[in-house]
Amino acid sequence: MFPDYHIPNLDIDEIDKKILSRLHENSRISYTDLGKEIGLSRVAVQARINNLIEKGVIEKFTTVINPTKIGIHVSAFFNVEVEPQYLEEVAEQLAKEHCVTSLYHMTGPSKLHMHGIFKDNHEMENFLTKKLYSMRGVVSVDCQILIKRYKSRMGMKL
Amino acid sequence: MFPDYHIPNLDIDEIDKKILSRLHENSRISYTDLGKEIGLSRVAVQARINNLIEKGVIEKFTTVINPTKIGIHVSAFFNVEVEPQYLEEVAEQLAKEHCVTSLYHMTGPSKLHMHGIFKDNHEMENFLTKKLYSMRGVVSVDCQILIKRYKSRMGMKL
DNA sequence: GTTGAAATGCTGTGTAC
DNA sequence: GTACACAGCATTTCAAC
Repeated sequence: MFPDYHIPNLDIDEIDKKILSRLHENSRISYTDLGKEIGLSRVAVQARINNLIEKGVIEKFTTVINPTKIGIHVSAFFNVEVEPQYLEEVAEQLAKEHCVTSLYHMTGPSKLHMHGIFKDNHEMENFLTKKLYSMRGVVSVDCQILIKRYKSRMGMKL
Repeated sequence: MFPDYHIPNLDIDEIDKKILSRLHENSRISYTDLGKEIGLSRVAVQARINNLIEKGVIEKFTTVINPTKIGIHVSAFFNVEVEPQYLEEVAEQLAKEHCVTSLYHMTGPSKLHMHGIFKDNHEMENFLTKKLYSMRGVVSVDCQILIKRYKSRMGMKL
């Protein structure tokens, strides 16, 4: 995985990892409490977090929302095969779509791997026929629909 | 997508959606500021957020961490074909693994779709040979390695 | 839903060690 | 890194509307 790739500064120590791990579990914890938990002063915690944000280690504080509870009942993965010269163009167009929640360039025959969320099958079908199939360079699309979620990016170990 | 599926209470109104959208962008925003932004009192914002947590709409406040900056340089998707009677067993074992960040039961020939993160190829190989390949019921595994991340669950529209 | 008020706690900044 | 202090906010919980 190479988002803005560079030789990593491994000036991330065990204390930083504890902070990241805790923020990953609960991003709304206060600096004060976090400091107490890991045995560090509030000011030091603050300084470290600001530093981690500055260095791009922390990208965002966000919220996990249960899709079904907001009316999203269809979720699918797509493998999209694209002619190489159109790959960037297609990727940029797809990244703009709200229904596309993640998009990656992969090894293998289908170069783009995409995750999409939709209210229902009709909305997904619309997306496929009106958007995806008409993009220049798209050669083939295969679609696998999600039946059950066992795990989604919880409990990442640091 | 059917995590703890039920008929959705669509008692989620436009104000709730604004709150969710804002929390999705930044989970560390204060109730006070959020209230100002959407024109609602701090007390009301708080009450709504607590309600959304209670109803399971909000699952978690979390932090997005840049993988390469914490030494994770290999990320891959796996399609795992499993004998039907072992599906649950394999899924439960896999879900426990720290390197598995997401795991879904899908339609299609490979019933499990998994995303994993690893320090390097060696760590991934270890996971495959020592863990995955030796699980009872696993019939085949295909692995696609991530080259570039275009988008990852940012800007979900509500 | 609102506002206001009081107690408590948190943040940001600065100082000194 | 720590500790302390201070001002300004934020949160929690009331009560009253």
